[in-house]
Amino acid sequence: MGEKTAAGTRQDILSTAMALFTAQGYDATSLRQIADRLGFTKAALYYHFPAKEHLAIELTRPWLDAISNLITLNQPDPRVPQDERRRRLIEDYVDIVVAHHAVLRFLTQDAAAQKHPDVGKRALSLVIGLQDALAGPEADDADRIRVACAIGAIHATAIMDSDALTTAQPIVVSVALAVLGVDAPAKKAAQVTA
Amino acid sequence: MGEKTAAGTRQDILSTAMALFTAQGYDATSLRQIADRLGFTKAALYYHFPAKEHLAIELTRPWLDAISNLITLNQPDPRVPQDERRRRLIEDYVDIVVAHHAVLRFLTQDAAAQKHPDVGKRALSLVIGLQDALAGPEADDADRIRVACAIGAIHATAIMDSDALTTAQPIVVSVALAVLGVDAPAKKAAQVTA
DNA sequence: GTCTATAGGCAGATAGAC
DNA sequence: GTCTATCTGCCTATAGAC
Repeated sequence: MGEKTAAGTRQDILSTAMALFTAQGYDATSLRQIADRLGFTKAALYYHFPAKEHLAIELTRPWLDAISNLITLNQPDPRVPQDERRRRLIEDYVDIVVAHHAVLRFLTQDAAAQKHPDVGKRALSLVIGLQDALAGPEADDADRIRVACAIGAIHATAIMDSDALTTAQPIVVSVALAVLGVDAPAKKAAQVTA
Repeated sequence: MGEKTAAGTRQDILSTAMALFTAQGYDATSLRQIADRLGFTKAALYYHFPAKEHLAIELTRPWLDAISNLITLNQPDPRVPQDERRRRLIEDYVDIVVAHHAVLRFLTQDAAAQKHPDVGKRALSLVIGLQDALAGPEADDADRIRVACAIGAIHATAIMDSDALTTAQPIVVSVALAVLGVDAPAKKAAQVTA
């Protein structure tokens, strides 16, 4: 355990980078700014990360992996009813969005990150995969539009204050399910129609 | 009418800039790229616009003015019922979003533009104003979260293909109204519950 | 692991010729 | 209205000392 510095600064760099990326955007944030805030020079950053883009890749990977996981675990399956699968997808996806809302904020508002193959392009294909999983195999155009609206509603949580999220989470779930026309389990029905 | 070049190139510059800004982001787009695509040099751009940021300002102004207008025209008013006011706000806002969806796409995905006082900051305060107008004076936290979800659902249309928009528009309106709990006028009720 | 120094490039913006 | 030429500044990234 003599390596407390090594792993420590690496994490410091990542969280400082995240703070600046979300506040100013990826392009607008220079390595000098990150280094300055940490108290050393930008050259030192290159000891920990081979290039600037690796910061974005590392920062977004956990979130992207979580979505990827969610989709593979909830493929259409004749043994589970559609609505149950959809409800799981929505509930778990809102969990993921709340847990990683800083990442989502950074990703959705940053055109530079969206262009990167390992970041934005992957995020795009994953969200499309999620939409397909939610829409199911026999959806028509209108269904797919409603799915897009539901995901849009969920993504709106990303720009909320962090401390409003615990209040918002169950409401967002109920809204998304209502948009998709998935019946809430009996005891929660009151929330939707209230 | 000997000035066909003057007004013409100005518009050419704006539409080229919009295309590149939405595709790559504001920061990532250089004046050289814009000039190259138009067949002249970046110095020539400075004859038409005093600085790069004026491109973003000009491009977003019509959309921002439209929202500003919408809000002032639909302030809470004892003479009109809440739900009617809300329905007008939603219907007209979706109209605006569809009409200016390229601008919305550019704005929501570009951190650099969001930082600019005359662009992103103004957009933010306008959207907050729209949320307040939609929530009404006696809304609680849950109401405000639902409003945020409704707006998120509407903004999701910005990333759709342009040719899907005419199909999407009425569906998006009905989704947003349903999220807010505004009853659709009788003949449209079927769409929401379908 | 962090430093200084620097290479090499491209950005936004200006001056002045045509 | 568009050009060439140039200024100034900051960026990413690398090399090599400590």
